[in-house]
Amino acid sequence: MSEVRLRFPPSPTGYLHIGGARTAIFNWLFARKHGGKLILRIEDTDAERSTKESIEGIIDGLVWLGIDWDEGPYFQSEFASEHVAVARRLLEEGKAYRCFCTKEELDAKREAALKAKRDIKYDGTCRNLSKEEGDRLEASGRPNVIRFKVPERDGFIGYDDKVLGRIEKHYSEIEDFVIVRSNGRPLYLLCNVVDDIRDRITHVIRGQDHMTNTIRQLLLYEALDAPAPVFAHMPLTLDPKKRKISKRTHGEVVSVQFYREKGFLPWALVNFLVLLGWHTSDDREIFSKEELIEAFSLEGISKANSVFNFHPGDPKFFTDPKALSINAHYIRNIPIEELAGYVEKEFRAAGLWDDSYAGERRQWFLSTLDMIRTRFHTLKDFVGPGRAYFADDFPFDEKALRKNILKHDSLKELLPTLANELELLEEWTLESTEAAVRGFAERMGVKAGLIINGIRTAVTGQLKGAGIFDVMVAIGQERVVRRLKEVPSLYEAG
RNA sequence: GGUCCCAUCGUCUAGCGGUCUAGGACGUCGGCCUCUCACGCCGAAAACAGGGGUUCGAGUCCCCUUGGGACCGCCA
Repeated sequence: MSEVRLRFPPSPTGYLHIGGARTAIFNWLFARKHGGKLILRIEDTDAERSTKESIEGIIDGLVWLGIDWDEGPYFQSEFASEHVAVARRLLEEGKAYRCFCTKEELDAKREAALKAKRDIKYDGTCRNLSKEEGDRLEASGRPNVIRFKVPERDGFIGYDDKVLGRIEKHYSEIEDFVIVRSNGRPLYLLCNVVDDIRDRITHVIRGQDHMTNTIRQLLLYEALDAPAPVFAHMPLTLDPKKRKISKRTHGEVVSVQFYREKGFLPWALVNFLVLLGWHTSDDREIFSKEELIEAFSLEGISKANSVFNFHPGDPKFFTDPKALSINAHYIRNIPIEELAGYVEKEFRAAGLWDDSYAGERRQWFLSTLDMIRTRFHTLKDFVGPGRAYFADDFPFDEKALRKNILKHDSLKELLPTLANELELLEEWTLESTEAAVRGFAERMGVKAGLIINGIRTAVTGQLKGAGIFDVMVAIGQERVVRRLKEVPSLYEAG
């Protein structure tokens, strides 16, 4: 049994978007599952639209996601001469022919066909041009493209799609497609097949938008006397209005980078993306890398397109709620040391990092992260709602300020008074702080909740958070006292 | 318009002829917990597009209709 070999062939015309990432993930999983190889091949044949930034962006995105490859990146443009040679061979063998029809003629015919409600198919005008006639036209300087000569056969050509099942098409319905431009540059259809043959690709996993290409490429494999790979066409990812997702119409919310910037854990994104159009027959939805590779199979890919359920402008869910929920799941469940690594990057970027978090205050740092992570959804929350644990200049949530502090005039004096008492505490523990706070509330004749919520907001700026005594211990006596003493200034500002 | 693909809760999906009064997850709503929120736990509302067949029996097989999508480039 020969080696399993797959490829991910992005065209570098933009950033890596979630559709492309999903394709990469599926190919990667299949390769890993079967001990095969994944080849990264940049399809930059269309030089005008390919950019260096895009290539870097794609590679950067794959690396971030943790999708590793075994060969490449290869660049399709480097094999241009091979593509040309193959086209020439096809021409010489009579499997392709020169077509001198002009673009204008073809456009006119296409329009006419559309009007007459006929299939928009090349009519084969140049198919039977004699060699002499062709040479004469070429010598006269008429530009020409090269078209593949679809065999004149009855019946169907087809293949067994690993997702869709048997797919067939009648030979007579396939047009003589162009394989080389008039400027001599071969087109995708040909290059792709030539490269796949050279790279010994055994399995092609790609989007269903390539289905019509597959039939034509099958013809190419046959003409080149090469075995065709196994094909599996994945369902497409649609937007909530059921339109195909594209960089152009959907912008950043469909780019992989966007999720990095929004505080996603790379594996959480992978886990979410793989669930879009694939499943196991048990109810599992959370997979470690090893579990996912083990569980993955082509049979689990659905036939139907799936909707990426994001709603632009939604204040609560900036992307698919399920993606957010999976990210939150990982944030509160991965080993705390691993999480600390991600948070460190965020802190460094936000200017919140302190070297002691890796040194003498490591334990405090880890336990504090562990305490606050259960109510966080993205890495950004650690520098946002979690800021008060790591910096003195933290913002106050407006609603929290109103509800927990400003609404109660009494707190203006109560909290500073409490601060004076707390300052004298010789021990700063869960027990001592709780006793002090509850004792104080009792003596003052107010409900403990009033004081507790006031402390929460004064000390963290937040409406919600962990148990207040855990919070107080985490933030520390000195800072808690100071923040409580500053409460009166909050009334002035408001 | 032509060709092709698809069709279960709002979304992702389980279901491969009887165990389906259709299961799970996310989201939504209610409850428990409680100093708040979250986590966790418990519970609720929520779907087989429609019509014909086949069969003792259909969400599951076939056909039609409807709906959605892709492709129809000298882009990839």
